[in-house]
Amino acid sequence: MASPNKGGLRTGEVAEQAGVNVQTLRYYERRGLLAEPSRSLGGHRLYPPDTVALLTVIKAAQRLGFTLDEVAELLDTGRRRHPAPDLRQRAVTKIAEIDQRIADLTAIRGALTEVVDARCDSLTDCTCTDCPIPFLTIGHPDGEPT
Amino acid sequence: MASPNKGGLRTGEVAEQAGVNVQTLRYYERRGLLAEPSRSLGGHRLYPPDTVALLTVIKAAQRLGFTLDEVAELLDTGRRRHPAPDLRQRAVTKIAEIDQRIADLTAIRGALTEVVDARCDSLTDCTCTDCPIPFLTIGHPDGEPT
DNA sequence: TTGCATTCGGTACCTAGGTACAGGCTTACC
DNA sequence: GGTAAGCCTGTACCTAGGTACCGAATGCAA
Repeated sequence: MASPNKGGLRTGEVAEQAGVNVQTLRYYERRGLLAEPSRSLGGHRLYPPDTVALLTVIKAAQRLGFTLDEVAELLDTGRRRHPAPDLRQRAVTKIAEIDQRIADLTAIRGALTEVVDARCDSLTDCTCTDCPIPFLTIGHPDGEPT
Repeated sequence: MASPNKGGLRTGEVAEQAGVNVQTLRYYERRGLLAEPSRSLGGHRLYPPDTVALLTVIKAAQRLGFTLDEVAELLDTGRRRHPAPDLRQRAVTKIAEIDQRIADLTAIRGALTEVVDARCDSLTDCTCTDCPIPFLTIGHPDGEPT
């Protein structure tokens, strides 16, 4: 047999196949995303082969905008075999969060466009007529500009 | 008058009027956004009165999506009285960055919608037909939200 | 002059998601 | 059995934009 594979994959093998850093595996273990794997007699980690697939899932969830804490929770409720319309519900919530972020970015984009259109030439001493910079109150801060 | 105001504003006064933390003033000084102010005989900072306006400008630029490093540069080139169509150019560049982020978020949103529409019920063992989760390859290493 | 509020400098800590050592042990191959 | 590669734990560091805490010194009004 070319691959010994007795008892599981070593950290380097998992890391390479999943396309992540070796350190990341231990980090995920600390964060509770990966269960503690079994060990060789000398203490080296031996991962079950489906760990690579699990890492792929984790990366996919991250790309969907879930934080590692959220991914850990999703994996956990999945493992517990809850009735769990959980993933769907969380996806819906996440979509709302993304919509909000897009709205924020769109507002910022609008303000930047004003700056460009007005031909602003300085943050502090802009000479353009009707300079929009003093009226930038996009986000939370209190309402009225001076 | 209640405020002596001889020589400038104290850190607490500037912080309160600008709506920022006192520590933030020292942080901005370290970062080069605020010039080192003069000092009292005992070493307390005494800011020129326009510091409050400058902080307002900094906060506005941040709301436009500029990092503190970028704001520092913009202020610096402004101070040097360069010909500087600089602000406009940077605003145009920033708009392109924002458009890219919106595009990323839109792609993520689409993928999440697929997950919802397919009625996925688990990250690892989804039972829905034609589950989209295994095909999530939105953006390889990039595509960060937040 | 007393007494309290404020500020000083320096340092450590926070979130999020990792990455990079250092020094020592284990495993694999020949 | 020798040797090189890989792995172990623990700790520190990275980005960005701040915030918090400390003991000591200063500012200001009564």
